[in-house]
Order: sequence, then structure tokens, then C-alpha cells
Amino acid sequence: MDLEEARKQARLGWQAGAIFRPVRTGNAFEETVERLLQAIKLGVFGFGDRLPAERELAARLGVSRETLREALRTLQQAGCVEPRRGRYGGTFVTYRMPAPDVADLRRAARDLGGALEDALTYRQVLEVGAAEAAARRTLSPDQRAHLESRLTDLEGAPPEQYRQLDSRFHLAIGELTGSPTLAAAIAEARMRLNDLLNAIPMLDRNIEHAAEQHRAMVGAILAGDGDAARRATEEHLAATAALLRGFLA
Amino acid sequence: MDLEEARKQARLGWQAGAIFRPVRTGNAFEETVERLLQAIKLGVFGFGDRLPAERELAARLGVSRETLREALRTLQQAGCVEPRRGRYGGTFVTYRMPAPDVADLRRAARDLGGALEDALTYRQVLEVGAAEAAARRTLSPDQRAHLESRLTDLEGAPPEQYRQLDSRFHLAIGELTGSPTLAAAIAEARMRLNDLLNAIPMLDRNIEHAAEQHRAMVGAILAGDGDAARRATEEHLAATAALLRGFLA
DNA sequence: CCCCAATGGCCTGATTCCAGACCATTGAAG
DNA sequence: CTTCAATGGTCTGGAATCAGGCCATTGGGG
Repeated sequence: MDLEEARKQARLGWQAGAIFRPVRTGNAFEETVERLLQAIKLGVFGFGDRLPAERELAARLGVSRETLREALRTLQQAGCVEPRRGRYGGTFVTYRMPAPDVADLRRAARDLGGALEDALTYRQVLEVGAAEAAARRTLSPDQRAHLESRLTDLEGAPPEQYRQLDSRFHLAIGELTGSPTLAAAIAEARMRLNDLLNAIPMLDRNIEHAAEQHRAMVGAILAGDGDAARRATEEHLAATAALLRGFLA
Repeated sequence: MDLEEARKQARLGWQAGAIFRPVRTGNAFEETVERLLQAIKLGVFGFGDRLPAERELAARLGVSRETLREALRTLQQAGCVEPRRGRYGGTFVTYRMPAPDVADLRRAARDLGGALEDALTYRQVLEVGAAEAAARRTLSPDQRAHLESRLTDLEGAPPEQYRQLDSRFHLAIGELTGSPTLAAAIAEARMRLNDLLNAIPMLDRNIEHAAEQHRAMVGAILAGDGDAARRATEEHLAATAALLRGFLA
């Protein structure tokens, strides 16, 4: 019967896999949990920060308040979040990023399985393209200042915040393209790799290299040099991927 | 109150827009209709072709058979599709691509609105990156042959099939990256622009230029020359975008 | 001190969507 | 001619999700 199945695949063949992929990402509740968790792990909200109010968050996520609350309850039971009632209350983050650990890294990689190469390729294409696109745009003074402040935030980061600020820096470049779809895709790609990236032990030498590459990226983008922005981003992502593969080998 | 809203946006600010985008793309039924329609317009299924059986299609789209059938009923009423019962029956495509029309083009562009630039940027980043990624991979003889056959299909295409075969060609490059996510993203980007692209009048001169650019892309990918693949794709997409903007101006 | 606006907590009815079963039809294979 | 496997056509019960309202709590402002 496997052969029969295989023949069916071949008959459809083509890119049917891309076109006929699932319409809905399964469960609204689980998807909501995942989104919130990723928002926290990505550093959009740090320890002690308040999430948007339930009603607003539900609207943004396109989900009913009931479903959102179910997700928040799950996160609460997992100890990631804590609700407080009353005016000036809200849902507050109680999650702290665990220290990097090679065992976690290997486990996360195993969980991803064959999707690892997929995610790395996807990320590479999106972020390299975004850097080039951002460089070729005319950026407003606000946008330029925003990018620079993301970079200085990152360079002065204490170790426990480094990963989150690194995420914010990379997401900021996506935003500079002016394409919401592209920014969202970059966020999604990074979410997939996030557990992996967060588990990479941080060596001073690597951080210094990364800082140089970050500066090169920002410099090229601000100078409007698309080619340089692309090359710098390529180099940076290749280094990260190599580091990752090194710990997995 | 608008000011209050604006201040809220600023407080969240960041990439919250990317992270807290809607979880579900609204309605499962409507989304299914859209997907099937795009699959047909994209040329995955031509006139007279049979769609996969309902049970299989429902499984692939991650939707219940009831929902899928509701979508098919809608497409049937729109005259795009026709069901036949019995063994060796199925759902058959009765849609024919309308002739390109500048009025349609302007209407489609108006429907897209501000999302047009977004979609063009997204497409550019994805397809340029995919071409480079495909070129840098080691392709199997099957893959190489597949790409070449897509190109020859396109070059020998009668006008009424040109757009569909053009789509297939571009989607094939996405598949060559080996990243299903990237291939899916390219399909999605193209779906958004599809009504626009299909409405562009085809001038012999443009078709010849496009054919040259296609050959350059294939040549570079098969030669493993990433830089050349990127440049050729960049040029091709820039030409298409310029053509588009020309008709809209 | 009291009020009240903003927040989380809770409930209900309606709607959408799903999983699975069963029926009706058809045409090729035996 | 009969069989039968694959297909579309139909139905039902239940789960998930939504829309909206109302309640309980809280702390700052009057």
C-alpha cells in the first residue's frame, strides 16, 4: 500500500504539498498558548511585564476571550504568568529564561528533527532578504534611531537578557522593510528556532564576533548599501548556524 | 479616543504587530474556497483535470469533509468545478482563465490596496532567496530534469496556458530549496499577487524578455552559481513589478 | 471617604466545525 | 452479466469556538 501511496504523491506531485497544506494550524487554544509562550521567550515581554488586557489580546490574536483565557490559564499553571485583578491589574510575566544548556539544545534539535534544516533555510532567506530590502529603502530618522537603539541595547546587554535583545534586534530589521507580512514571517521563523538559539551556550568570543557582525549589518543598512547588508547578514547567520551544528555534532 | 489608541500602539510598539497577529485566518470554509480557487488559478489544476478525492483533499487541507464539501459546492455554483459520481468519478475543473484585461488589473490592485507593496516586497525576498538557495544546493538529476522540463513547458506554452505554466515554473524553484516552509511561503506570496499577474496583458516583447530571464535563472541554478541566480531572479522580478506598476499608473 | 473605570472571572446560547458512519452511483474487471 | 471498489451525497451527535453580557476586585482620583 505504501507503493500505492507513493504513486499518488507522484501523480499529484508538483507543489501540491505547498498548495494543499493545512488551512488551520490545528487547535486554536494550543496555537494561542504557543504564541504567547513564544512572545515571552522572544523577549517581547520580560519578567514582571504586563501583557495587554485580555479583551485586547483576544482581539489581536483573532480568538475569543474564552479561548485566550484558557491559554492564559495553562500558562499560569506552567508558572509562566500570573494574573492580578482590579484596575491597574492584568496578566504579568513570571517566566525567567533558563541558563543555556547543551543538553537542552540537543533535545530541542531532536524535537525539531528534519524541520531543522527547513527552518534554517527559511530563516536565512527571510533575514538576508529583509536586510537587503531594508537597506534599499529610504528610512526615516525615527527608524534609523530605532535600529541603532536596538543595537546599543544589545551591546550593553547583561547575559541573562542577551538572547531576548538579540531577537528584538533581528525582528527590528524585519520591521524596517515596511512589509508586515515579511516581518511576521521572520518572527515565525525565529519562533521555530527560538528554543535552539536560547540553548546555545554564550562564549565571549562568539558574542564579540556577533557584535561585529551586527554592527556591520546596521552600518550597511543605514548606509543604504544593499549588497553589504546582504553579505553581512549572510555571514552572521552562517556563523550562528555553524555554531549550532557544532554543538549538535 | 484615536489618540488613546495610538498611544496604546506605541506602548506595545515593537514587533507586537508581528507576534500578535491573528492565529486563525478567520473562517475555515472561506479559507478552503480560497485555497482551491488559487490552486486552480495558479495552474496546479487545468481545465478538465480531476481534483484529489474529497476524503484525501480534506485530510491534506486539515479540514473536515463537510467543510471541504461546502467549499466545493460554492465553487460548483460559481461554475469553476463539476462533480461526477461513481468509481473513476471525482471533482473536475471547469474553470478557464479569462483573457488579461487592464480593467481587471486596476480593480485587483485596488482590492489589494496598501497590501500591494507588502506583497511585492515579500515575493521579492522569498523568490530571490529561494533561487540563491536552490543554486547552492546539490541537486539530483531528477531535480535538474524537473526544473528544465518546467522551463521548456513554459517556453512552448500557448498563450492561454502561459500564466499557469509560469506559476508552476516559479513554484518549482521554491521546491528545489528543499525547504517545505519556504516553498509554501512562495506559493502563498504568489497567490496574493495572482489575480494581478494573471491580468497583465502579454506582449510578445515582454514574453521574450521573460524567457531570457528564465533561462538565465535556470542556467545559474543548474551551474550552482548562487550570485548569478540571485541577480537573474532580481532582474526578472523587478521587470515584472515595473510592468505591473506601468499598467497601474 | 466614596466613586468608578479598568481589569480579570464567569456564565449562556448560538454557531461553526469535526469525526464517523452509511447510502447512491458508476464503470472497469472478472 | 455480476461484482466490487472508489467515488460523491447525506446525516447525526458532539466538541470547539465564539459573541456578548454580567459579576468581583482593585486602586487612584475626586
